[in-house]
Amino acid sequence: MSKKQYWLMKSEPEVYSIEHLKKDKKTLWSGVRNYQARNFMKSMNVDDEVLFYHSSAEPPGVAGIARISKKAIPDPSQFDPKSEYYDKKASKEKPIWFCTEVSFEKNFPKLLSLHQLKNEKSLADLLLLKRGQRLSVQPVDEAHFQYIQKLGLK
DNA sequence: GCCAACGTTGGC
DNA sequence: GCCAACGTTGGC
Repeated sequence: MSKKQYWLMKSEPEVYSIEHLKKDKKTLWSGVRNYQARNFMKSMNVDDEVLFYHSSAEPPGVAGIARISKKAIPDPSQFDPKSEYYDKKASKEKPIWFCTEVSFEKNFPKLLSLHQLKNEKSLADLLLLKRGQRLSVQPVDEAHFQYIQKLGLK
């Protein structure tokens, strides 16, 4: 049994918001086409917890909490020529891209904005606020996760 | 294997 | 819409 891990996953609410996830209850996190993000997804375990982040939003920020409900499987969209995520270098025998299943846990009563996060001294070394702002899937320290969750549920 | 050119993400 | 940051591609 591996230790529980914490993550932050970004989605553009125009495309897929936490409200969509709430309605769907769970979703396959397909379409990630960045090797670092993929590697993080491959190391996720069931019950890992996720900060659901709204990017390119007004304002951007953490919208709620989700949970990993299925370990990474080959991302079906890489095999679909009609998909915008189609990758002709991938095959069923040698898939390149992977995705986990993510389930809705809760939304924050009010979006915890990026601006608010930046104002928190104890979050100064949160990956989101430093390098890799562009990384769509990233690890979060347990302490940071708990702190952000507490802020979000206020 | 280097690195310039190019593409993408995402905050502002 | 701009542009900084950074990932990827491809010529050499």
